[in-house]
Amino acid sequence: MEYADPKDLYDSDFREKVQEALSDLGIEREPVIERPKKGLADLCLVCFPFAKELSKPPRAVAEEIMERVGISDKFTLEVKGGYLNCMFRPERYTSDLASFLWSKKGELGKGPSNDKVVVVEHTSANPNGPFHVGRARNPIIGDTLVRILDHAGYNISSQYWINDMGKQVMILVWGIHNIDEKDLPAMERKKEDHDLVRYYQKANALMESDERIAADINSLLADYEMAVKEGEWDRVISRSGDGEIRAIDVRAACDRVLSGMKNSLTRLNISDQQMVYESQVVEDGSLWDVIDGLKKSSLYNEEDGASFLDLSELIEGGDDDRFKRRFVFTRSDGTALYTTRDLAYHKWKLDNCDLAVNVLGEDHRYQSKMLELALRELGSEKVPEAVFYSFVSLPDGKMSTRRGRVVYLDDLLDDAVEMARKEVEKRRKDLPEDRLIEIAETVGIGALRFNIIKVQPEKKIVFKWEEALNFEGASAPFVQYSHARACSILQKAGGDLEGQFEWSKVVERSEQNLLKKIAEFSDIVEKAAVDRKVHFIAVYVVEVASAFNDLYRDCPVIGEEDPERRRARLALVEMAREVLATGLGLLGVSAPVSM
RNA sequence: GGGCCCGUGGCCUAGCCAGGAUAUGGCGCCGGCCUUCUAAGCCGGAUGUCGAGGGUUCGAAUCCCUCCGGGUCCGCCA
Repeated sequence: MEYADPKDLYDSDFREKVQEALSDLGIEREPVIERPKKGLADLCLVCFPFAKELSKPPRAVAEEIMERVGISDKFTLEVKGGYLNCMFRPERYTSDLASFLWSKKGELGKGPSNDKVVVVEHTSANPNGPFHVGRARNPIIGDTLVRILDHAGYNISSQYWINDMGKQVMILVWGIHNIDEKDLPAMERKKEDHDLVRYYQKANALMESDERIAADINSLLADYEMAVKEGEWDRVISRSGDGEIRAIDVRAACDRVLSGMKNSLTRLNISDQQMVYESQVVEDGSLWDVIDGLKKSSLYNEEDGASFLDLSELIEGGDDDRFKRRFVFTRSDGTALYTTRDLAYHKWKLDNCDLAVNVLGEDHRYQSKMLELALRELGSEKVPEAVFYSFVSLPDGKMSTRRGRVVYLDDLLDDAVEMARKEVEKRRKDLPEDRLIEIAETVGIGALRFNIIKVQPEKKIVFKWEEALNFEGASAPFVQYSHARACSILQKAGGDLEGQFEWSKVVERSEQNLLKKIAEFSDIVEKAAVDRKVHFIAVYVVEVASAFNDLYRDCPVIGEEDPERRRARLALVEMAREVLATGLGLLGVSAPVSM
């Protein structure tokens, strides 16, 4: 049996009565009814718009409407300025709301499941070195979005599109096979990505100073593409350096770096993704289908043997022809480009889902637009939707793997955990070592994820250690701490939470505020999912934690003498605990039972 | 040259798409609260031309226009 949400019931009750009153007054206009933010009321009717047509001051209008709406058993009314405020009768609303929410226990915030298949592509970082903090924003946003969409009821999966056909990877492969380990700086960390990035950086430097190396790498790239196209993974594509390089070695180099990168992602609590290699669209031939398809477009054109779509009519911009708006999909020599393979990948992806969401850096905005237009030219009805984020920079500028000017994610993770450990040690002398480590990991990693996710992605972030490792205020540990407190109460109070509750005993301001806050959960999840705004959840869980802390301050549970009130309060704590744990879970942050 | 994104107390930030009441919260600062369920908490205080200017509106942080500052992109690179 599904109960209707009291929020909606009370809301529509007020709304209907207002509508009636308005039509009595001869007003047709749609009334503006909103939820005031600051607890001034549960709902309010904005009366300014009616003032003119009734030629009365807004306040008088509000009073007249109040008169006509009359007395209700659900709410009381009050006029303030030009507003008609509606306060739900707490003795009744609280009970209705509490029993409704309690019936949802175990799946608070969950949306009704639908069969919409959504694929979120995120991370997709080039496999050429360890994640730096800038790159880490992508998986954190992506994974959080996956968790939110899942909770909102979508059929969700995520993909990592591996660029194994680009120059970056060839530089890496060339480096591995041509550079002697003893010519490299010492490994900063015993981990595959940290090991191999040294070859990449060195190869890059060599390539910049030696044209022959650059040429080598280019021919490696061309030969690799040919081998993949023909499915000959054993084919030798280079004989320079230490013997020969086979096509399969390129894949192997990617996988080695990726194993290190994945390790970091796992530690960051990023859920596993389906790994899709760029070479797939070359090997299975779908790339050439896409090229043939594009050649049928009315925008198709050629220049010096290269094929492109002329998008100048479709993309906004000035008419300076130094800047051409072209989607080039084959070079003069007939080979394909990264963007073409990306297009083939998206064609495949979109054929297998209802909605594709890509998490991309803001530098991909233009490319994403072109991709969308090209997909439309291919006759695709669906186009991917993108969530863009701005970069994380250092106080003195951009991060760059190539130049080695970075804060590595692994270092940041270590520092976060180390610092969390110190904090735990300060407060808890009683804990055994393994529990200490567990909490430090949970708190440190949580703080990090939370700090990235709490601000809207469009804002650029200037990375500062002291802010990234913030353990108080609006942070993961703040929320985790409230959760631990709730767990502690539940554990110490014991007792059963079966059967009926005397919800009418829930009368304190803090209790009611917390309950109302809990009731917002499902709306927040839905809004975050539909608008793809992951930071809503972070903002919300802090509000819940804050409301819980007020309860903690005002309403002792264990010391409560009235057994029915104590039980109801305990149930309220249990609901808060669930929302905090679930909310943190949506952010990929674990909720410790003690800390 | 142009497109897109951002600009909110000393610092960071919510609200902006769907305009409404005294602009959200945090960091830092000042002053308080641990014989009562974990003080990673709580309470109080100081700090604001919501980048600037115009416009629309009864009402603008929010919508429109212009400008300024920062980011980012405009490749037969990936």
